[in-house]
Amino acid sequence: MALFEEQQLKIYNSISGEKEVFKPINDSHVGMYVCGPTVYSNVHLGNCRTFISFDLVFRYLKHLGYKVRYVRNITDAGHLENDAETGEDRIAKKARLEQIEPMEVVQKYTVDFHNILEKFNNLPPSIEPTATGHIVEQIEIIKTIIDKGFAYEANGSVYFDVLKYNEEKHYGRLSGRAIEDMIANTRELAAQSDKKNPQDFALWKKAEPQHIMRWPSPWSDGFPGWHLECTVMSTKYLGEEFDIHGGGMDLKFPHHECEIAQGEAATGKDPVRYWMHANMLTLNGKKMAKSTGNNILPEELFSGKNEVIGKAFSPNVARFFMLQAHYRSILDFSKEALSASEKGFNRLMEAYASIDELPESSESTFKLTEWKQSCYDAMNDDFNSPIVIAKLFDAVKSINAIKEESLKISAEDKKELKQTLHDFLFNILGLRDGDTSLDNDSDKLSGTVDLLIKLRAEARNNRDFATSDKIRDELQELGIQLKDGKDGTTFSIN
RNA sequence: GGCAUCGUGGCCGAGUGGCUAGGCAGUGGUCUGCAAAACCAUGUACAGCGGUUCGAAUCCGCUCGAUGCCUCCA
Repeated sequence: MALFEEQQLKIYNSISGEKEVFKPINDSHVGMYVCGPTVYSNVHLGNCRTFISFDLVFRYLKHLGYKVRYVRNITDAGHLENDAETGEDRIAKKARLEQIEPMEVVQKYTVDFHNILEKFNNLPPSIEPTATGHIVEQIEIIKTIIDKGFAYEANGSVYFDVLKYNEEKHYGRLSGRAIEDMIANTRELAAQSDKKNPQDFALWKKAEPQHIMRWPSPWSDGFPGWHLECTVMSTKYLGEEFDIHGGGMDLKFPHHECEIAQGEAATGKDPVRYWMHANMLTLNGKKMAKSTGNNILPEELFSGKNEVIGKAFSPNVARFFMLQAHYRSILDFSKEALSASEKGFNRLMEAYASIDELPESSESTFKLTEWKQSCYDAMNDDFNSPIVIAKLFDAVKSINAIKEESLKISAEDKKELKQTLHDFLFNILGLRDGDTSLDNDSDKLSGTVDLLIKLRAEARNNRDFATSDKIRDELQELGIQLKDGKDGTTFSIN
């Protein structure tokens, strides 16, 4: 019996605004599509949060025993910087600035993206398709949409006819908008446009002469519209109807709205069962965004070389920090908040590491089953990682109580406690055990410190406190803290 | 301007119509040669003003404030 048969997962569906019981279309298989990045510059931390959020979803679904096909695209076709007809595409712009080929830009930042996500311990998706690898499919779907009467050609470009679509369906139902409002709020002077209506969006754009990334099509040498790639790639790998579609909150409108419209226009089917939107990471109370410069790069956080945070935090701690907030809440990044998480995280890991040494009793007074289910309940409630973490801290308290022998645990339960903590910490939350930042010299360093600890112990035995305190205090100044416990002295490096 | 979300104790951050979230910090204690670390204990908070209710921080209305989307964006 698979775990998902006994654990009832609920997912907040953006389109209904409610938590709904999750039931996949195909029984034990789940199809999940998440909008990936446009690879024209380094991923920033805000981008990472979204992918960490969906990594949590992916991991939990897998843990429950579902066979998950997780598709996340790479947008490597240049899209225009703005809605103007003559704008430069951002990949081409970057290529010009760095004096390299557009595809070199794409390659460079795709590699960066993978490296960073790997540091955050994100699992790779099952399929990671690229927009430029699906130009043919995009052209085909445009033909279909034109044939069905929901798109028109104008001057070599093809646009989706939003008003026509809205006659039958509700354009704006995901983001809670009414077409009338959109029309009423249209900004003046939409420039010289080939669109019939300002709400229409491009399926195919004719390339300006200087536009480098271009492909032949029945309408012009050009490039596909931004929204189209996701419709094409999700449909191709997950089917015309699939279970989960995720992405950042900022993609809800217009991107996801357009995906629904395109999908329905092309296939007549509503493509997505559960829409999930991960909320923004803010910095100084403002959304992190490449375009505004209000952002911090992961490497700058890991190294501490940045002005906003100013202290180095490992990817592990950053991930833990993010998981301490719910994925649908805005989270603000600050040194104080990160430091608090770091301490808590270390405490959690130390408790986990001490489980093997716990005294065993013939029976348990620790209510393992109850506690374990409370962890699942939290995850089942729309992936509530902050509650899960609170439950894990409850376990820390119990572990300490067992250590003090005010609580008892059987050998069998002890094994299961460890397994459960392992599952939640590492498999589901995707944290890493141990300090991953240890470098090659760590053995030499720890050997050296152990020697000093030994010398200090000897001095203390001789009641030579001047020497022992000198060792302790000077190590402290170097950032090495000695911790005296019952069973001797250990140390940590700050 | 339109649409939407949010406003929780010193800080971060969950949650619910009446039952201790959790973390960090603080305070008290245990331990220690003294400390630190560790461990234990401890905090009646929910923007403001009205209303619904036996009872609301949780539901409704208004006000104020913040943020997001309305153009590319995770």
